[in-house]
Amino acid sequence: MNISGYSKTAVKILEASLPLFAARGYNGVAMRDIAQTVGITAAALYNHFSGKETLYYQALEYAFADKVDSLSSELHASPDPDGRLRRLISFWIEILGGDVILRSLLQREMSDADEQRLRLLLDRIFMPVYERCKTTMATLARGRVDEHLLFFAILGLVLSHFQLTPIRKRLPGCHPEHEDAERIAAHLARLLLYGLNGNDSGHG
Amino acid sequence: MNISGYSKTAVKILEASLPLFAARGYNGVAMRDIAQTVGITAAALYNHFSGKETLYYQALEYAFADKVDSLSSELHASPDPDGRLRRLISFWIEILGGDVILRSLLQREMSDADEQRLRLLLDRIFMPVYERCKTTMATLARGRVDEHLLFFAILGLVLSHFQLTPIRKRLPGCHPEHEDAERIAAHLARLLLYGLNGNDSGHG
DNA sequence: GTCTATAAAGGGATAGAC
DNA sequence: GTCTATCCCTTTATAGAC
Repeated sequence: MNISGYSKTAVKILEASLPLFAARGYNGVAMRDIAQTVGITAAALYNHFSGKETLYYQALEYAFADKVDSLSSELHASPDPDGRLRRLISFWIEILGGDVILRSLLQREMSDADEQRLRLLLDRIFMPVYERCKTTMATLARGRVDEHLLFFAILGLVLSHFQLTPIRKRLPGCHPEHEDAERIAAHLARLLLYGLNGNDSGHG
Repeated sequence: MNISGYSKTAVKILEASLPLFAARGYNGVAMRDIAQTVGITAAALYNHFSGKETLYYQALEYAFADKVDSLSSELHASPDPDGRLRRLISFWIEILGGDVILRSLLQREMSDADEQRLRLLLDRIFMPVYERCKTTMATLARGRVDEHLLFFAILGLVLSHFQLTPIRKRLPGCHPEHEDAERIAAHLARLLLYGLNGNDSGHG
C-alpha cells in the first residue's frame, strides 16, 4: 500500500493496462493481455480488481489524477492577458501533446460518452482548468466573443492539432517544425490574438 | 446490383452496420448485432461479405463515398477570401456537424491509426478538400501564418467543437445557441479573421 | 440466399491447491 | 497472492439442408 491506496502490484497492473487501453480501447484489450504485460496470470488480476470494468475505470482515475493540478496553478503567472493566453496554450500542449496515452484515452472517452466516465474527465481535467482561467477568458473575450466558446476554441485548437497529426503528416505541406511545441504554441497564439486580418507587427 | 456494385441486401447490411460501428466501435459490434438489425442471421452476412474486417472496411468506404465531392465544389463560390473562409467553415460544419455517424467513425479511425483506413480517410475526405482550398489558404495566410497549419486550424476548430460537445455541455456557461450551425460558423469566422485583439467593427 | 447446427477460438470470471 | 484448471458464455466463421 502506497499513498494512492494501491498495492505495488495493483499499481503495476494499472500502469500496464493504460497503454493497452489507450491503443486498442476497452473491448480490444483482454484481461489476459494485461496480465501477460504485468507478468502474472489473468486470475491473479482478480485479487486486485473486482473485474475488467472497475479495472478500466480505476485505470482512468489513475491516469487522470493530478495531471492538471500541478500545472494549472501557474496559469496566472503572466500579468497581461496575452501572456496568460500563451500560458494556457502551452499548458494544453504540455498536457495533451506530451502524453499520447492520456490523449488517446481522452479521445476514446469522448467517443464512448459513458456518463460516469465523462464525469471523471470533467472533475479531473476540464473543470479545474476551466475554473482557473474563467477570469482570463473574460478578459480576453472583452465581450466580443463568447467566453465559453473561447475556452473550447483554445482547447480544441491544441487538441485537434495532435489528434489530426496522422492526417496532417500525410498531406502535402507538412513540415517537421509543425511538431515542435514552441512553434505550435506561437502559431496558435498569433492566430487567436490577431487573426488572419489582424496586425501583429512588433509582436512576432 | 445497383450502381455502387452492391446488392440490395448488401446495402442494407452496410447501412445497418454503420450506426453500430459508430456508436460502439469495431470490437463492440458483433456480426450477430448487425444481422439482427438487418433481420437475417449472422451466417447470411457471409453471403455478402467475406468477414467482419472487410465488412467494416467496406462500410467505411460506403460511408465516406461522395460525402465531400458534392459540397466541396462550391468552396470557391465567394469572390473575396473572407467569404471563402466562411464557406469553408460552413462546409466543415455541414460535413462534420450534420452527420454524427460520420463524425464518430472519423474519430475512431483517428484513434486506431490503421494505415489502410487512414488512407481511405485521406483519399475520400481530407485530400479532396485540401486540394480545393489550397489557393484560398494561401490567400488567407498572406505569408503570415503557415498555410498547412491554417487548414488544420480551421478543420480542428470545427471538429473539436462537435467532439467536445459532451464536455462543453457539462461546463458552466453553456448555451443552446452554441449548438446552432450558423452561430458557430459566425463565431469561428470572427475568431479566425480578426482574433481577440483585432478590430472587426462593421463586420459583425 | 437464408436457415440451423456446429466447429473453433477467445474472453471474463471462479475454485481450489500451494 | 499466484498458480493451474476449468466453467461458461460470446464470437467469428463454416457446412450443409432447404
